[in-house]
Amino acid sequence: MPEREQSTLVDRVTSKIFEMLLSGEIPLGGPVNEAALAELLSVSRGPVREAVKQLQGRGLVVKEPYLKARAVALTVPDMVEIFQLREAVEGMSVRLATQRMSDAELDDLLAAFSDAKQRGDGVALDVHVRIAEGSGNARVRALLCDELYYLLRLYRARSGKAPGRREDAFAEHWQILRAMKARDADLAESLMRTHIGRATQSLQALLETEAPPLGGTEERKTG
Amino acid sequence: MPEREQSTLVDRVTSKIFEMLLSGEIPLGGPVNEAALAELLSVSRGPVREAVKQLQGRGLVVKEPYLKARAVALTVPDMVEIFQLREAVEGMSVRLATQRMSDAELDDLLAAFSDAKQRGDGVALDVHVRIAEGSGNARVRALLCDELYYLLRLYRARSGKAPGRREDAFAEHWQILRAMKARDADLAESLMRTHIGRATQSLQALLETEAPPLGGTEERKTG
DNA sequence: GGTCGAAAAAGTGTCAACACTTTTGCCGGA
DNA sequence: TCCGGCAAAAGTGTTGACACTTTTTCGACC
Repeated sequence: MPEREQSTLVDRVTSKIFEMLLSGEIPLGGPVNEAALAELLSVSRGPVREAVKQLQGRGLVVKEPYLKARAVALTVPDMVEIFQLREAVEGMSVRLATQRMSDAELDDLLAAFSDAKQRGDGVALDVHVRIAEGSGNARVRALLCDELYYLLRLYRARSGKAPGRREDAFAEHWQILRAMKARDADLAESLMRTHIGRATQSLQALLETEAPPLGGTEERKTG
Repeated sequence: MPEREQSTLVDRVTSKIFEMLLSGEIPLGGPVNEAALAELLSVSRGPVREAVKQLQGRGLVVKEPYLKARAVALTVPDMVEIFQLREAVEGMSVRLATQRMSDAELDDLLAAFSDAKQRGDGVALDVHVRIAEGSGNARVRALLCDELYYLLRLYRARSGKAPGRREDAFAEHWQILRAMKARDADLAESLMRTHIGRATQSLQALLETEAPPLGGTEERKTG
């Protein structure tokens, strides 16, 4: 459960609350009660407050002064916004990575991808992470891997594995990697944007068919 | 000094610390001492802690557990990273705005821009804000206007007005607005990216000539 | 004189209590 | 019966004190 030994209580509390969001223990759009969480986790309200503030910074919790904090609703329009942002930033990420990764790093990435392809492993997201790390731009990496990533995980955990277009994704990733290997930054960026744009479109299609958002079961006490 | 009556103490403290960063009272790369700030501002350490955490979320302060927090160094390479991110996100911003803003809104924006041009007013940044608001994407707007904006302000305040290419900026903004009016999203995005890419290039040029970063004067007590 | 180690100092992390704000529910009046 | 206002309850905001970690300093030993 603890991803690795986290030194400070705040980090542990943050992880725990995030898990509660993933599992649905705190319903999407539901209230996030500091006191109840503090008692549940056997800690004071201070660390809970900071953890909530941190989650607020990541966009997982919304709140205004003196009003109850609420978990993000994560409606389909929300996800469309996030995917539009990802389209732009992942495009820049792969552009920079294409220019800055060494041949050795690229070969390594291609090999790892081939292996994963063999095993049928779901490391699709890892490709995006590796590219972001290869971009050499710490802010781009942090945005994609530390902020939007959490929202994606939450959405996928609660929406029932979302698109499920595994086959397409593999092919598209492969094309992107080939463009990187060919040092064609424009092509790589274009392919990446198309890749993510496809997911955006299937979301928007979902938006028109499925009116009811995926949301939590109901207004429920957090404790 | 208070932008507007802020209800909660944490917000006021956050603003105050940000001003201290802008003015240089807290040197870039210098230590951010919770206790000293608390005494200086006549508040408890709790609000200061949360304010620092918030600034940390905005990338203005870096810190790891039990170690002194430090103001961001804001080296030229840092700014290059930020501009690369901005290039991608502002591009998406103007693309979405071109698709979603109404004719009336666009005319309004064009008129406001013309007026500002007459007065020779430095509302250049406001164009970016208006476009981000017109994008209809709350996350894009928040990233550009609430997060990167603070870093830009800080950099401009401490680096001596940065590029100073006022003439070029006006012309480039005008071109962008014309593309928007023509509903040419591809052109608008392309122009915006070139516009920001120019600033990035002048930063990178600076990087090669000016080795010493702009940094703070020296390690100094915050109180 | 230099270096390793322990104690003190500085600074961050956590806690429990108190103050303020918002919401909820009740009561009286129209 | 419905509306407005008042009081209790719930929940957030703030505080000062205590615990833990890191850094610095001082002294003993080599």
